[in-house]
Amino acid sequence: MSEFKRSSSRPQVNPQPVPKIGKSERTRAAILNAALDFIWSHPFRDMTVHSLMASTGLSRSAFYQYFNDLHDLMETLLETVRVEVLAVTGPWFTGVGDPVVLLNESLDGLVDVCYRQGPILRAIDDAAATDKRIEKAWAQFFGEFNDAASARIEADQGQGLIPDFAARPVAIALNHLDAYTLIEAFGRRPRSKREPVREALARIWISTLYGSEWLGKESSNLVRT
Amino acid sequence: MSEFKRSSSRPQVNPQPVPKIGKSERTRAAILNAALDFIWSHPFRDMTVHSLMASTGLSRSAFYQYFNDLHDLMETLLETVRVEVLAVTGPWFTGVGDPVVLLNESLDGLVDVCYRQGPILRAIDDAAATDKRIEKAWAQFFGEFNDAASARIEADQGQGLIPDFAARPVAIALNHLDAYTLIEAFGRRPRSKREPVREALARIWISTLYGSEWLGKESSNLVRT
DNA sequence: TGATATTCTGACATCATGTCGGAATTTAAA
DNA sequence: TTTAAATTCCGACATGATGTCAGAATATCA
Repeated sequence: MSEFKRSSSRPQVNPQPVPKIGKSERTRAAILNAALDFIWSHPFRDMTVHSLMASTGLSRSAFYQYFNDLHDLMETLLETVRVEVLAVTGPWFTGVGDPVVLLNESLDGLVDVCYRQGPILRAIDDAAATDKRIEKAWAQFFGEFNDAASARIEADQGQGLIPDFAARPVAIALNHLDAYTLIEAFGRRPRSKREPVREALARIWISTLYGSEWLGKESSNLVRT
Repeated sequence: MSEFKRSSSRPQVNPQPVPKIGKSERTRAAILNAALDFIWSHPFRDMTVHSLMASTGLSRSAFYQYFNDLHDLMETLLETVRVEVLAVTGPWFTGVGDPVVLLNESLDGLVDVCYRQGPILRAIDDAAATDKRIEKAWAQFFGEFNDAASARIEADQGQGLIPDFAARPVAIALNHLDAYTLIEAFGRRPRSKREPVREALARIWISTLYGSEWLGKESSNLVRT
């Protein structure tokens, strides 16, 4: 029924325009795009199968040929974001070189992705509150990052770069810090400015792990200010 | 229909047992207790007016004499928790004396309250995802803490106790850190152990604000280890 | 063109919500 | 104790969202 405006610049689901592609895949992508459009301009709680399909020209029941329910659809979106976030945070998790520089790189990337995907992340988090399966997927998503961050902290502790403390609870806490600070800042419009958020996160991570004397070490400039 | 077990030790809503009290207030308290019982053993998404009232012996429609809807009820619970959390975090926000000691005190208290009220906090957060009004109340709740923390940080910056940086984004981030770390740790059963969580939070707050050399300064013992 | 497979739809059953008129019960006065 | 007023409670209803299914419409391809 109620058409919602298509918002200008948001990521689209690859429509594979040229090559031979089943109608089925095209319709599925259309529904996913409708979902993205919706999420960009409404809270997840207002999303219904009806409201979604209205903007596609198809009937409500057609939805169920492509997804089991709205949460199934949200899991698909989570998977896209998951890949992107994992890729961009790679430097600190697995890179070699000055860890503070790598950490800054990873945080930069993370802030960027979350700025672009904020409403999606927020919608996923909201959806996790209303569905067991998404809740589980969301928890696994966090789990990956908790494992990776714990491992990195322990490795750096082994090198004497980070003081000795129980790595995992700190890793978990810092990941929650990121996730919810970023969702809050960028999950609804108008989104906050990127820079103050980035600075706050970097300050907290670096002070906690490597010591505040390394703050502001953005590039691999080896001179300590 | 389905009875859910009453879990042993959780806060009860004051039933005002002895003095003359309207039947209305007693029933209202009974419903609130039923809600607490429910939340203690089920996720918020499974709570329905039906499931709630079944455990009270009253009809479903009786519920609406006492609350507009489930979210109205959740707002009542939020208010209780809000008061308790504000009280326990008072030391660092408004106290005088060594700020690191005060901060430790506040975090101790906060961890304690959240350990006891974890499932409620989690339910409120879940409810905020599904209702505009709770979302707003929840945001105001955070707002109070963001204001108080920003003010304290700025005050201590004025004293030269905390390095100069934009206080508010850091305050917001640290508050999200607490909220979601604590909800994650204590919001569902089995709850995590308190100590590792407390230590992780204290480490992060203190490293970020006052510098890691003050870690472990729990009492007003003025000797620095 | 016609046969087959795919995609789509309307109608249905289910379930939770919130409202309403009136029934049942409590309260307090006579 | 009786009775009338007020409070508390309940069944029944209308609404709106969900997910399913049989069959209609459409696309695909020989």
